[in-house]
Amino acid sequence: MSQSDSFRELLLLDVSNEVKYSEKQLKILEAAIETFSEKGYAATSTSEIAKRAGVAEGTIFRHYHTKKELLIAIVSPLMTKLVGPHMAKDFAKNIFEVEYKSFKDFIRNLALNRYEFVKKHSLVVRILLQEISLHDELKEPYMKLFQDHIYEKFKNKIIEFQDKGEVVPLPPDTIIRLIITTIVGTLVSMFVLLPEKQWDYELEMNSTIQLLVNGLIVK
Amino acid sequence: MSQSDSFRELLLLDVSNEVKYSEKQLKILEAAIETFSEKGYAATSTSEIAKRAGVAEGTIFRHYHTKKELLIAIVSPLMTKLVGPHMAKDFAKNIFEVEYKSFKDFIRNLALNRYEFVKKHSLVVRILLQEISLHDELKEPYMKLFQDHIYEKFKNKIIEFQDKGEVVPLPPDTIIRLIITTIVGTLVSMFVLLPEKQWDYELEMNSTIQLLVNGLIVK
Amino acid sequence: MSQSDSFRELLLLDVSNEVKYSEKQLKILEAAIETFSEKGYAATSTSEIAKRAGVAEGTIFRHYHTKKELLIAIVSPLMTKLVGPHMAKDFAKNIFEVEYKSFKDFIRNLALNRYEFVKKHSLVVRILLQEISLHDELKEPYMKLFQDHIYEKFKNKIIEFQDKGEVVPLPPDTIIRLIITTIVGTLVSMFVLLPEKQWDYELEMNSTIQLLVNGLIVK
Amino acid sequence: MSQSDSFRELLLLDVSNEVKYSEKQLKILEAAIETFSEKGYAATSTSEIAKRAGVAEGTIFRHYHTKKELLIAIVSPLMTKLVGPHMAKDFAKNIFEVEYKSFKDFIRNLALNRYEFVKKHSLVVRILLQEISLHDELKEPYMKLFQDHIYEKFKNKIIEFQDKGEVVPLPPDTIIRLIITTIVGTLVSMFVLLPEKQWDYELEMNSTIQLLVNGLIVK
DNA sequence: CATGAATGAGAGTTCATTCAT
DNA sequence: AATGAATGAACTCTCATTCAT
Repeated sequence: MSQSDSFRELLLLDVSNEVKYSEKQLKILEAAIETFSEKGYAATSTSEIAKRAGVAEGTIFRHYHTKKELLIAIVSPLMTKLVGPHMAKDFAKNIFEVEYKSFKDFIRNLALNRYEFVKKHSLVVRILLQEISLHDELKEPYMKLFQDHIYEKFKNKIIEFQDKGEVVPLPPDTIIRLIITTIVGTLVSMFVLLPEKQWDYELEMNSTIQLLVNGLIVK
Repeated sequence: MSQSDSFRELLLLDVSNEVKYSEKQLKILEAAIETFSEKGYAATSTSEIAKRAGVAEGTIFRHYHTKKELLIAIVSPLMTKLVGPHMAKDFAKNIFEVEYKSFKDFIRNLALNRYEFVKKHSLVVRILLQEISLHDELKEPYMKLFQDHIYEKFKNKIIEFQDKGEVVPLPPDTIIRLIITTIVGTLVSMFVLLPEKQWDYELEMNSTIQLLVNGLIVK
Repeated sequence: MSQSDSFRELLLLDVSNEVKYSEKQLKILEAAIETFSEKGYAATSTSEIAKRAGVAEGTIFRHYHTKKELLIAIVSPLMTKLVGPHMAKDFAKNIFEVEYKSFKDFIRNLALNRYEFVKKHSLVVRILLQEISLHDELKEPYMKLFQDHIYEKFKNKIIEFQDKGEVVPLPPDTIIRLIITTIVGTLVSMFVLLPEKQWDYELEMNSTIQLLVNGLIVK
Repeated sequence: MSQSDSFRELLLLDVSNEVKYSEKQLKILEAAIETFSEKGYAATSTSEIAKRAGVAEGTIFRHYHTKKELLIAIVSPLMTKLVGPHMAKDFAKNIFEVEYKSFKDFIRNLALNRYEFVKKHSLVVRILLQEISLHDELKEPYMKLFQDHIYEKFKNKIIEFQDKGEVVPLPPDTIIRLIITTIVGTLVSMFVLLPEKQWDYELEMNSTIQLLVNGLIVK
């Protein structure tokens, strides 16, 4: 599946078919994703996006009043995928509201779920990573979303495993940070920093899971 | 020690006193570091740097012919610190050409060495991370430097520990990637992504080391 | 009577019911009058007019091929009111083809007639004043209309009063200019420049008439 | 004296030689005055001004951050001429703080002073008249300046003449309005609306003065 | 008739870079 | 060496106008 297809899918899921995107609008979004991800938001000109999308420059601004609005339109669907209010496939529900046989099961599910996600949306993820710390308009909603919908559930899961004596008695915050750091670091390495390298995805994911499990369970 | 002081130190070490930096030049570099790290390279204007540095716009271009040269001047000293040809404090020599009692010792040294480094140069590290994937002029020398001076030594160390039966028999490349991913992920979280958070640095570093050691040694 | 109503009346008189204006067309004209008069012709965008009128942008151009045509459509009815070929209420006939008992009567009629007119159509008058010196398409017909239909009659009236020894023996052109200047200046002050001021219209008009009469009659 | 010379003089008087204008800056101001006065502020493009001034478009924005700032820079010196705090030639002092033998003397001085002024600065006056009601940034300071520095003195003069039984007992505000309306109307007719007409300036000014004097004195 | 998406020329403005002083 | 005025290309964004629906 191409990146373009993946973004179209992202949009469709996002809005539960409530919003219609015209073909031109999709062309603009796709062109913007490609260019932002190659050169960065600030170094990309709207005229280049227009050229790539095969539309007039004015057309971009008919749909997205400013260049920044275009950036937000690209990056926002990621958020909905994480915590879509009425979405069957939403991440928070699928990962944290499930019973696991073991900590290993939990880590494996989490890691593989994120693996699929980043693999599918690597260009948009790349843009998000590049720009999130430069634009408060992006940073704040993501922080809030993490705090409100993910952090608490994540923490409870960790405490649950600690109570069962399965996981080491480090502060849950630290454990969460280690898990995220390790998984995200792996995915970013493979799909964002060195996407052209011939990775053995299965090996890398399994090793990462193994590191986390062996590193965090009580032996 | 302030970030500015740290950069001055970085420069002095870098050049082994071979190049003289005028006070204006340092002002420019400091202003550029602050602004690049806040807003990103592309979104920073040379006029803003000039204003912050308290110099005329033309002065910047007397020292650095282009804006990109200024970026490179900021980021390059990091490289020399990694593998300075005649430098006592060079990272490669200090970390990889040393005998360790145990894998844990090795990881601890590596992690703490990088901790000190990133803590001291967090602004420049931030700039490097933001820009490296957008500019081939930055990416290539870093890749080459890693390949030529660090990778081989790192790999040998890992194989050494594997031969002793201390480390799990995963491919050395994967182990290297896991170590780097985990340590860099931790440091980036603390100093680049969420620098304003009240981190317990000691706790985070020790936990990270513990994760890597428990996760990678043969039990 | 609102300004919008006044424009509708202006149109109806104008065309002697020969042209039909659709409701949309009237909405467009009203919106254009308001916006042109607030922000000036050049600073008003057709999209803003469309929004105010509650019609699509394209609809404006179906009725008025260009933005300038819209301006002319707004301002032209004023002209017909001045010298409508078959119009009972036309200004030229009503004011200059009438016998007056005295110069004072003449000035009073002239001033009050213009007072009613400007009061009723102040927005359109404002637009005309703003734009007339910037667009030759507006300036020329007005100059010609004044020359052809008003100037000669006005001059004859003045000479008539001078011959009777009632009015000072200044050149008729100068007297015409003084009368127009004074009346128009007064009306513009009250309705165009400072419309929000609480004017005592009767006082101002009477004083203006008094100034002109005392200033121009032979004592 | 050309309009350009007149504006240069305006600037020099304005600032009491405290501010230096570069040759390019003057070229820009002159080009802007010509173009604004011909086509109006909104219909004038900065690129056209640059072309006329023989400078690069960027140069305009080095001196005046926005197009509106350029408009204000053109129109502001007029204000200083009216009420320059330390200026020998300031209008308010010269006209209203002087003893007059008669009302006629006062009106003559006032009219001729304004005549010289508008004649010299007709282009800038034209711009001011065109734009003042469209931009609050212009309107407010002028209203305030009139209120604070001119209105009170003007009113006292009128009351003085009324107390002497020389001037008709209309409300002073109305008399002020009639005087301004008549003089400004005359000057605007001659220099702004129909500058190309072959006016007999002396005749027109004398007639205007005569109208005001005969119209307002007690016989 | 009415619509509003699409256009592309041109608007105001910013910018990295040059160069006379 | 340092300055900062000047440049003109490129930028984001707006606009009057067109046209398929």
